[in-house]
Amino acid sequence: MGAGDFESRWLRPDVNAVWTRFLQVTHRLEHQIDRRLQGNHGITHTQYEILVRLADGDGHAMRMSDLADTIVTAKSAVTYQVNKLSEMGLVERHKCDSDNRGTWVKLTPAGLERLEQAAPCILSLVRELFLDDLNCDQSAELDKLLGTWSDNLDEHDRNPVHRPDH
Amino acid sequence: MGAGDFESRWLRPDVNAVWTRFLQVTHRLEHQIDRRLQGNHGITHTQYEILVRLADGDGHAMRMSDLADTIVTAKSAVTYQVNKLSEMGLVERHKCDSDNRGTWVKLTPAGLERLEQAAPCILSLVRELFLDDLNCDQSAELDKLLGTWSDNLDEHDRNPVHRPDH
DNA sequence: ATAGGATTGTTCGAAATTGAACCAGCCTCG
DNA sequence: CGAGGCTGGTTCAATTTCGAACAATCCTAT
Repeated sequence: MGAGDFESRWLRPDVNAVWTRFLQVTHRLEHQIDRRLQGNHGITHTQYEILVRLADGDGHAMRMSDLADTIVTAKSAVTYQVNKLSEMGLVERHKCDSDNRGTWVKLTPAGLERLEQAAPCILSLVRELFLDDLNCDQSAELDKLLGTWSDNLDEHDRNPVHRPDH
Repeated sequence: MGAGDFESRWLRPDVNAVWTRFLQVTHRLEHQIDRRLQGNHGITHTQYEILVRLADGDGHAMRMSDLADTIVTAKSAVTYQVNKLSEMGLVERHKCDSDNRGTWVKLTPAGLERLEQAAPCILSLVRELFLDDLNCDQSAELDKLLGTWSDNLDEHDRNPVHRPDH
């Protein structure tokens, strides 16, 4: 194969290493969080995320779709998890006045309490594993990187390019 | 709450934003890859990862456990996926001579071919979304970050600290 | 030797996630 | 209007993942 082939068809070894490690790190991170969350607080990471987003929302409430968007999962998965959280009494559904199809999900007091119990545990983990070693420059750099990635993803979502390359 | 509470119990808003965005970006990235891979090449991202790791391994083969480690999933999940890949004819199992419990998984010619078909598609995606915008400094920085995170995770795996904080 | 402990891989059931199909309610444009 | 298309949420079957339990094998220390 020509010199250019390597560049265009495969990643340079060092770059490839970065990508590989990125995948591993994210998976391990996810795994750790999940394990600690389930072990100590009886909720999944997704469930925790839902609680966090709700607490963040106006009046501790949020619409299903928006929830699905911020969490980045299928809508059906949100329905499923909101059902579970609702059975646990951590969350309530409310009809939406302005749109009769819509439903609000709202944190219950119990839900807020549970979140406040779990948050320190997992935030300290996030700090230990992910954030503590960042100095200001690195933090800014990471922020910028995430920004670019995010933009790229937006861009890419916008035009559904499906160029089947074979 | 005192001034210190905020620091210790919650994340600073900007830091929190970084963490949130990190989660979103990784999920969206994963999702994009999966969609393209399934749409154009009929394999999952995990399956693709398995093929990649095998191709990388000595003699295009690898042990189940090592596979599970590099992919970062439960061993049972690897068993499941290797079964599928085996049914598709992309992979073969071989007895391990040096260890009678072990099994090698080996890429078949068809498996290698499939990988070579899929790789350009997904690598170009990875480049577009993830790597192209990195200059040298950023790339080095990211590499360093990943290194620290990886080390932190190692450390954390080593001592199974379960300090239930309530 | 050999007993005890660790490791390898599979199996099994439970839980989670997905996409497609679907029903309502909304909205726009003829 | 009101017919079509779009959006919000749920349901459903299929796929995937996980963890715990298990059997077989290896390894180490006495």
